[in-house]
Amino acid sequence: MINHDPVDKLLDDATNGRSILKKRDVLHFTFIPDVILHRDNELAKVTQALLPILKKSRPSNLLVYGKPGTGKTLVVKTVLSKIQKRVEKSDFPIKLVYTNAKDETTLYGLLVSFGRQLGLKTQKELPTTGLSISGVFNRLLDVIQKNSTNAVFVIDEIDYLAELISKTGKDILYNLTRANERLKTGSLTLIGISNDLTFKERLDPRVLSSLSEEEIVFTNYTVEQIKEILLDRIKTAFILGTVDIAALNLCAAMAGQEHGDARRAIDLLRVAGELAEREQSETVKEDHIRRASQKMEEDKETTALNSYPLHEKLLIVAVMRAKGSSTGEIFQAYKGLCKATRQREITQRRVTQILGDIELSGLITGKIVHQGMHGRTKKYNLTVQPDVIKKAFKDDLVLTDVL
DNA sequence: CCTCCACAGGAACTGATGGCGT
DNA sequence: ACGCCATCAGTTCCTGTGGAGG
Repeated sequence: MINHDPVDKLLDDATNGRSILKKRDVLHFTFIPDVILHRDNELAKVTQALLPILKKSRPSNLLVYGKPGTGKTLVVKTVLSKIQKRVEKSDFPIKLVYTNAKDETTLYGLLVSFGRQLGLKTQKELPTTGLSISGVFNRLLDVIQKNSTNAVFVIDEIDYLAELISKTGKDILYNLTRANERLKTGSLTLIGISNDLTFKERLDPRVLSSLSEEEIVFTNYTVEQIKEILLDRIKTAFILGTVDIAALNLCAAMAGQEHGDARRAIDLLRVAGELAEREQSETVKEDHIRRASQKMEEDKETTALNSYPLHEKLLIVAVMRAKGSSTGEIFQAYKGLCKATRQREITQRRVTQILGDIELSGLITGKIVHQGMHGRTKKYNLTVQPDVIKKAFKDDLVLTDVL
């Protein structure tokens, strides 16, 4: 007897293993494969630079460049963990410490994150607040010295660090790069990873000179290479023959368009795979890739919108209301919204600042216009559909009546 | 050619928060 | 109990500016 109940049908399909995906964790870029394709050159260089660790001496600090999705982090992590295994039993243990500067909002947070990974677990040993930055720094050095570890600090997206430093503690990063001079036992190696090849200009030259003792640039993947990488993952992630060649080509092409972003390609494939699976499609088709791309874009927008604080949201609504208008007009619209929602309004100065921040995220675009004796303004426009905004904000209780 | 608009955007500061060390 | 330290959102005060209109 055939079961027509939709719920039962879904449950049946789910349990009957009618799945085209067999190992989905392979479809995350951060999944570390046995072999990293097309990165032999870089693997060799990174290994070369870190070789002194095996010889019990301190390697040079290292700076790694490359666009997003070129496998920088993957390569560095792979090499380091291999080295770590080698020296595991020797009396020169390596402590691998990884942080992403983008995830930390302050320099303080970054240092604390280092400390946590070095084994300063409890609040007592390393409080999350209250200490001066140099205080935290000294504690870090103390642990390294006490355990005489060879610490390797990996700072991903180090370009964001330049921002964090500018506010406080300019000297700390400098001290970090020269920490070895203060350490009697143990050592400290810094590895910086950056997407931005021009970020150097924003960093203290003293820091730079010691950080970039060695530099390695990752080249972009070609579309052809991306295709091979995808193929390699498809082999383990999907059931044989469930991904159309056309879909594969499109996926590689879309990711290659930018600068050969393998991460995007793999994400795209994963989302498309999940989409196809949910629709009970036999194969992943070109159309799935296209829709996956669109879906990812929308999801990104929605999460970005929801993560904004109230006044930012109000301003986005104001921009939506007063399409293509100047800061002054947006400010007026915003004041109206504040009245309607009974919120205290903030100054125009702050509004310019927030608008600038939102612009940076890409949700709105601004363009400076000179209107002669009518002064200078910035005119803002939405880059997303108003529907997307309405949908994203509909759960916000304060905003319900102004939408 | 000069004026003067309507802001942009930098700098320095404030007040609150949260937790340190003594 | 007290001063100190870092951080964040926001404020106050400020100088700078391209070109339409006189």
